[in-house]
Amino acid sequence: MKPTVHDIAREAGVSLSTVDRVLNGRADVRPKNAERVKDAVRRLGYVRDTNAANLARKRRYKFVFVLPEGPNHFVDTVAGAVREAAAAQVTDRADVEIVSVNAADPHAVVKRLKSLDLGQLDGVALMVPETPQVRDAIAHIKSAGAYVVAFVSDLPNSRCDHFVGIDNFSAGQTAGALLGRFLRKETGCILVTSNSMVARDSIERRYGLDEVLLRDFPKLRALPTVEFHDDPQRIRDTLTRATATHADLKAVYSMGSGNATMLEALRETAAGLDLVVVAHDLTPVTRQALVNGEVDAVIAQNVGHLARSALRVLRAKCDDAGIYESQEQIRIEIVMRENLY
Amino acid sequence: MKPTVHDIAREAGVSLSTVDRVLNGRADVRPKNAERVKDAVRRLGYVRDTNAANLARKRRYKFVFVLPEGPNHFVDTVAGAVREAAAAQVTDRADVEIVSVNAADPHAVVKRLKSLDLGQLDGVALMVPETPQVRDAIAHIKSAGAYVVAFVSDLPNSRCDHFVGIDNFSAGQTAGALLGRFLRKETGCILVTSNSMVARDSIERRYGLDEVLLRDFPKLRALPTVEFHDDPQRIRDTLTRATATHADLKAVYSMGSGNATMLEALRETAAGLDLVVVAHDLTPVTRQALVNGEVDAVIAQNVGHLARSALRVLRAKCDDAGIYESQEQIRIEIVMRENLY
DNA sequence: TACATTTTGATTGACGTATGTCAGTTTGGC
DNA sequence: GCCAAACTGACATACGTCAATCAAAATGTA
Repeated sequence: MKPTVHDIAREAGVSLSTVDRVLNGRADVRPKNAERVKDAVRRLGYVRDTNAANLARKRRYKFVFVLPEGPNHFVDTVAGAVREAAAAQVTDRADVEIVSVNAADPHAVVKRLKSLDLGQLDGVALMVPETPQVRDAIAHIKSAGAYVVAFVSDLPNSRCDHFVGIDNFSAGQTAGALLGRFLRKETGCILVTSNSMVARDSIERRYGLDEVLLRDFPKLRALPTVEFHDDPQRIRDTLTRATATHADLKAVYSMGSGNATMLEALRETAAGLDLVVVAHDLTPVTRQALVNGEVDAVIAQNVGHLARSALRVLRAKCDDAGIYESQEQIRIEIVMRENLY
Repeated sequence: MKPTVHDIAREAGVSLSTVDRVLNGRADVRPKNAERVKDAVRRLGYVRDTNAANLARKRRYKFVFVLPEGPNHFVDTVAGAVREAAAAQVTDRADVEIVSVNAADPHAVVKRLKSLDLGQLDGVALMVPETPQVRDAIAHIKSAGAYVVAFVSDLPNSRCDHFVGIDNFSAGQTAGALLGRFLRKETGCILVTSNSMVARDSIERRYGLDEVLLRDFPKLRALPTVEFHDDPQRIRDTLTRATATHADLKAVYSMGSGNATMLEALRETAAGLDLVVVAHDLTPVTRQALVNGEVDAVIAQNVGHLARSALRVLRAKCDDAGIYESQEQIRIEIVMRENLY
């Protein structure tokens, strides 16, 4: 039988009230008694029954996910995963709200963050670029007693409680290693595309790519990153030029967001070229491309895992419970047609 | 506010007792009233608070994991993951016991299964080969009211409640696809090793491999599977012979269990050969081999996920709750040095 | 109609914890 | 040694559900 507060009280020779005061960090307990209670807890190996505690407190957790708005396949799949994870949690006393913000506009982001009802907010998961204003807003939320986790994109300079996401440098390395192995013994160059390099994610991936190519696959050369800012024509032109200029073009690495545009351009301009294609993020678009054989491999993160992990971490923080690191480690997944799920 | 049984009683115009009787499927409720209760549940969107319910019935779940005994790196990592997942669950009213059996001896397995105290057992996760005797034992456990999930290895002919693990055919396909892409444009043959082909897992992986190679990579030829039954000399001989006989040997595919032996032999006999090596199962051995560059990729399943998934599924069955398929889907992971975790 | 049977409702006490009240006991300062 | 302040304990109520009891009501049967 697991010990209860009653057992602790008996063991420590104090009353239930005192045990309660110690356990919940309330005032008015003499240090000596507090010590005896803590001792008893340790001796009996007491762990608070969080479920019973939540029941007694009528506690419900309120969490908010702040996601970028606007049409984006990857964000859509993330949002879907969050909704699903949230649905699974309503039985478990947690209410989750998703708010969309124009992530490109720091002012709008901050405005939305400020408008959150901090009074009854337990935690926030933030998927927005880091700016000084955002950093301040996070500090403000935290000072109100809510927990903040960086979600998908890290916010290294803000004092978040946790980061739920992958290491994009390693992701870039993984892409590099895949390309290198897929092009074993071949010499040539790799076209690298991104919708925008302002996102730190893309920059980190690029670094990872370069590092691995330079070190392990010197026969491969990655061209400068082409940013196409949602402009289909731009990527089409670039591809056409690249195939013309670089006779030894062997592969394309699409660093995420804008895969659809990139693939379309690829279909039009490089149909017969037998290029190795590696892309980021598993979305309906890349999924289809994998099935069609247009993409050889996708570097992905499990969006369901992302969402659930963020929720688990926020809860653990609220309950002041420990985190199981190994469970919260988000994997850099390599998805090919054969292990597509 | 979430509705409670009280709300249901009021809405349905019956007493709490009646609601309780309906909710818990007890007898003595007139169909008409049962209907009214169910209607009210539907209208108010009531979902039972499992935690409060478990609290009230002092319920603790008792689960047993049956794992193969004997020295095996993969089973060790699985056992470790189960222990860790179990530790996380003690707070959550579940007790988990791990029992080891000599999986190769059906008689011993059955004997151990029969010795389980079915009276206070809620569920079993079984990682053993399927035999007619095992099938009967499973039926017996199920008839006692406990749930059974096949763990890691499927038991397709036993009427288990669930299978927690990967599709080994797809895993073999994935290996084939990796090998094919790593050996793009090359012609040659692949050495396939397994500790033993009696395990259905290896057979399925082999089928998957062959299918992909035949269809997508006809220039690659997989040699007949070499089984080495824990005999280091055997694999060493085979490798030596293979390198001598097949000048075009390009790759090795180790289908799991016995990676250490295989790698050692590889180190001794094929040091300078620049072979592509793909292995199964992430263990200390393969992990080290990835870091060393001796293995190019490992096909893995996340053992932590396996363990937690099995526990979640068993609980869901006990609570008669739904399963979130997407969460329980075990991924076929591709691990390289760069995305090693 | 009388009686047996089946359903129903009201009530109560758990489960492990939280929280509040209030009277009672220590303690520390002087 | 006194008094206020700091601490403590006993008790009650609650959270949402389960399980049991018993009386009351509805229904079926003869």
